[in-house]
Amino acid sequence: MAKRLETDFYTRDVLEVAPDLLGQTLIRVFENSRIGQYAITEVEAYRGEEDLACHASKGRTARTEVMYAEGGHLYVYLIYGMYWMLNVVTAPKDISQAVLIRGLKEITGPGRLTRELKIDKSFNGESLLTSDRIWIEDSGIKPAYTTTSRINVEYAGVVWGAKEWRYVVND
DNA sequence: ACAAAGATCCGT
DNA sequence: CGGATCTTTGTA
Repeated sequence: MAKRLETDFYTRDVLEVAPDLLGQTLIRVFENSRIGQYAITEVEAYRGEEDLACHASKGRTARTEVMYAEGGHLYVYLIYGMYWMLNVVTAPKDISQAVLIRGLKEITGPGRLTRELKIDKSFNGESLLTSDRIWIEDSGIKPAYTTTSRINVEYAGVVWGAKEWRYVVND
């Protein structure tokens, strides 16, 4: 039986957590039924204040504060006025890192999956360790994957834009 | 108080 | 390739 991933999994460096999230099972419960139970297939790592592609590169603000929380919390924000982005906060408290969940089995696209799973601003700051409506279970599966540079982060410049911190499960 | 940009998606 | 759409952030 699958077990919910716990604190020790999330409090590691984002570059370790991101690839380890591939193949794990994201569970979403809405009105007492599981409207989502999907394997994670695509993620991106955002690594702290030094990473110019990470929102936390601006330091602590009202928006980025949750990324400084202990690993295992959620960072959810609206982009382009329309799409909610689902991120898993990683690392110990006061280190601002997060993993953007970009794709699930059967639901590709970070904006599409939050629409399908009815995830919005109310999930910002929620804990994957204690929530009764969203969490991640250890599937025991370690799929083969490929790394590429992150999507749509040209604004971060050549150095940070070139980091191969996007992880995609192979076909 | 205002302007600008943005970790996207969809249709042309 | 451009429009939709609105929050966050910086600047005045």
